[in-house]
Amino acid sequence: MRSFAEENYLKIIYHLSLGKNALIQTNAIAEKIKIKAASVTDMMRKLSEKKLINYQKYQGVSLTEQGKNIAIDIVRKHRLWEVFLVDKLNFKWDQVHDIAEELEHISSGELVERLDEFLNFPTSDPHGDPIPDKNGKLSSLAFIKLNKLEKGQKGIIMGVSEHSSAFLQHLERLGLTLGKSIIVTDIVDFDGSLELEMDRTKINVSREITKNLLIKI
Amino acid sequence: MRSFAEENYLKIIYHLSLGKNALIQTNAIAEKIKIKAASVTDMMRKLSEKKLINYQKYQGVSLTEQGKNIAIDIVRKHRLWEVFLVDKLNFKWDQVHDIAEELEHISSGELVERLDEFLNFPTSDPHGDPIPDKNGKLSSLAFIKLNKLEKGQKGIIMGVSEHSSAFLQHLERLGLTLGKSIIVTDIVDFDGSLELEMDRTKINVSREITKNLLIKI
DNA sequence: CTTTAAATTTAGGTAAATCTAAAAAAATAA
DNA sequence: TTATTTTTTTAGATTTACCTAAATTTAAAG
Ligand SMILES: [Mn+2]
Ligand SMILES: [Mn+2]
Ligand SMILES: [Mn+2]
Ligand SMILES: [Mn+2]
Repeated sequence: MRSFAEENYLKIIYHLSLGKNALIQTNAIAEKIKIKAASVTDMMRKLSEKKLINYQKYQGVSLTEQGKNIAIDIVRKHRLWEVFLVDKLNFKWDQVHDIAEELEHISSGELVERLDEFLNFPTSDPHGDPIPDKNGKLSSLAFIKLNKLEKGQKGIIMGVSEHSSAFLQHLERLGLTLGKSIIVTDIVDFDGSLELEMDRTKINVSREITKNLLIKI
Repeated sequence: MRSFAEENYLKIIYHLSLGKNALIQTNAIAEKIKIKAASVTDMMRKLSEKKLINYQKYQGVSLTEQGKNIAIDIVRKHRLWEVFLVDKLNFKWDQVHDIAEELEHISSGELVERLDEFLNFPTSDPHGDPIPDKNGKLSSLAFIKLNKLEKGQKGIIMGVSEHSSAFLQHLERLGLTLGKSIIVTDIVDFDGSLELEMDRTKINVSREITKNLLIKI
């Protein structure tokens, strides 16, 4: 049996690993799950004994094949439940993350597969994140972050890389929701903010926002 | 925050309290959740401090108003999730209990209410058990157990009072499913079994079964 | 009423997951 | 290359939810 705690650690390590292929550091994990570094070290020893991560003192960790499979399975469940909450129960996209944090630990594999079918095999969640299929494959859509766009470039908002309710509600207020088309009309050197044209009006968005909005060009 | 363990204890005490109005004994709880009596005593002290149960050493326990409200809320969630699993995800009635045991602990109140609406405010679960409404009211349908029927009486199967997969699958094989009409054609003194007429054929059912089948006359 | 049996509680322990404070190792700066 | 800072680990505690074995209380028999 895997505990919620173990599953959460594996998922965090998985998320921190995406993109970079360096080892994940104790402090990075500690910060992400708001737990003290000493506690993280304890859990690393434990996950290492279970052969779910590769760990050598002071060197950081990486997921083993088995650990990665578990992590992907948790991510799959998290995102499928988010789709369920938004599509079937009419939650807003900014309300579902915390509930999915609990639902992702429901263990039945049969349940996940039936849920997937019930939702018609969705490929992305309400925040634009890809949903791994039942074999763990995920279509790496590889969107680009808004702050990488140049002046004059057009794009469509496809997702977010930060899931806090505060951030999502802020996007909502600005009208920056999934599927919206935008054009970068200016880049403000002073603070790194962008001027966007959207729905024929211009708005200014902070650098903090541009770093967390995923765009398809 | 309430732990899963606390919620499970409250639910068990609630179930054991139904019908009788005596205090619930330590051993009864221990047996039901397959835990040692000494551990139950520990938890009783804790729940008592939290004012969720009335407890005096050696005397057994009862739920306080607050404890009862929590218990009913858990039962409500359990049964709503079972409806979801059967009606929406096409699980069989004998497959849903264990999954609901996990789902009942998902904390969001908003989720429960939306689920209730999504399911169209069902009043009973797949096993015929009543679902408390959001104020904790439950239509006490008060069905009678099959072993209380007399020779010649007719009835309709409305529910079960035992939820194990083994029992439910056995019922399925015998054709004893919710909604079926039966007539008690004979009572066998020797072993307490009944002879039933159902779908124009006669079958014999053991006393063990008759004690766990709920009937509307 | 005693004696015996059953139920319950206490005492003392374990494993998981966390914490704080202190020690050790690695990385960075002077 | 030595000193300083940062990162990580160890040591020692705590809380929760269990356990076993022994003591105590209550209930049942004789
Ligand atoms: Mn989420
Ligand atoms: Mn998401
Ligand atoms: Mn059930
Ligand atoms: Mn049920």
